[in-house]
Amino acid sequence: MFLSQRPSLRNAITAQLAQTMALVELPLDDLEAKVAQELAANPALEAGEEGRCPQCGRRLRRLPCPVCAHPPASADDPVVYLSTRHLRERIRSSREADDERLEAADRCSPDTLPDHIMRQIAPALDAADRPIAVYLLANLDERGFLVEAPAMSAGALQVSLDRVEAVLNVMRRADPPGIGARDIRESLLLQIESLEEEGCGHALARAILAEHWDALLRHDLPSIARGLNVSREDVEAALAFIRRNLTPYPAHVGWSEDGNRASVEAVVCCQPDAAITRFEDERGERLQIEVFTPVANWLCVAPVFKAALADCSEGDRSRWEQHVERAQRFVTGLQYRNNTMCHLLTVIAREQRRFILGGDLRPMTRADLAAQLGLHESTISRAVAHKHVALPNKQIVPLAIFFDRSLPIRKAMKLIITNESRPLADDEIAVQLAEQGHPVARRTIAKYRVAEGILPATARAIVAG
DNA sequence: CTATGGCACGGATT
DNA sequence: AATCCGTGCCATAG
Repeated sequence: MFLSQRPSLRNAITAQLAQTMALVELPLDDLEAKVAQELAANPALEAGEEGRCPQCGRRLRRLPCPVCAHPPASADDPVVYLSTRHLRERIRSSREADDERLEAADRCSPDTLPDHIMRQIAPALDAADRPIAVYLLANLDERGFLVEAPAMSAGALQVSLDRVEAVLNVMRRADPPGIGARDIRESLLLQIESLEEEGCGHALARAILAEHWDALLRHDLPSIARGLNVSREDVEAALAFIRRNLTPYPAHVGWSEDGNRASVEAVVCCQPDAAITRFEDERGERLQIEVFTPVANWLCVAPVFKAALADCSEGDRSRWEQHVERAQRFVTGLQYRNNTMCHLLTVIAREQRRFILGGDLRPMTRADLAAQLGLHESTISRAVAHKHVALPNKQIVPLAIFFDRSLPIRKAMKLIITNESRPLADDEIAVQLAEQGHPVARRTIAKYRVAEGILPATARAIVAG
């Protein structure tokens, strides 16, 4: 009908749609790269000078400051605004400050980590090799990883690479395991090897770390299962083993279980795409949402370029028009993306207020949200995918957890199992969960149990006895 | 016989 | 249209 009779218009619309959807799907890191790339490639696109909101000092260009210009509609609504990454960096630095505090707390113990290790390995080393160990230990970063390549250290010390590596190997066998690795993968491998020596290794987990690290980072469990020719559940069990027994920060072994697990998740997570913070005002405790964006607020089609279009040579015209059109599409797409993210987070914050402030998660479905926002559910999917949000408690969680109805059930299940007086069979757990308002099939309990790395009831009986 | 794990189906998600 | 996840059914181990 109308559109099919206007192929050029239809093409333009589908192109805009494709562009928009592609941008909605992008997490901040990729989006920034994309914006930079687009700016470099398209002369019609312009990133203007930045200014500041006269009231709150937020960085802006031509748009009014969203905080000051659009106060939330009702008391329950969170304050939402777009921002560049300056707050994001603030969050990161405050997290690092916390890390440092924890590390400092660790240091209050009589031993520092280097001392602790040196004491263990000194007897095993030639006197001539001890300075090498001291040098290497001094070059560990806060996670316990080597900051420079062994070859560099060898150069700095004026000794052979072989000797450095020999010392390194001794060091890596010391406690805590995983110290002196080059990266997280290597560290986890060292840790699992040390567990193997104690006879409680996990062959599959080791194979996953050794051969399928990149798939693991992508959370691509099926390809891991295929590659190693095992069932998906085996892979999940192996991951549960890794989460339980290994830490990406070997230098921080003194941490609580919670801290460790958060760290493992944090490694897999990237930087947040948005942050939710809490604050007080006269209307009580409020939530404030900050959606991070690249230069969107001051990205536009260059006015000069548009003006030049009027009197350019015929030869250049169509090429220039394409530039302008492409720039326009990009700007619109970016605005749409940011708008969608803001709306999405507004609703999430309203619905999940409890959880965000530390309470229970109330699982919602993407379809629900799509209806509330008047968007297509696939748009919600894209907006949620690959994105992470920083919560007031400084944890960075994937947006997807707000839609994961299994989370509260798993939590309840763990509670039941830790409080059980005798090992409960999956069936009995299912009954109890149902009583608590979580109707779940027995088979599902079994799956969650495996995923959490919890042994079957029969095995728990043996361990307990 | 009971508890658990494998496989496959159907609805939800991407 | 492809993929993921919860569930039911069945085989198996204890």
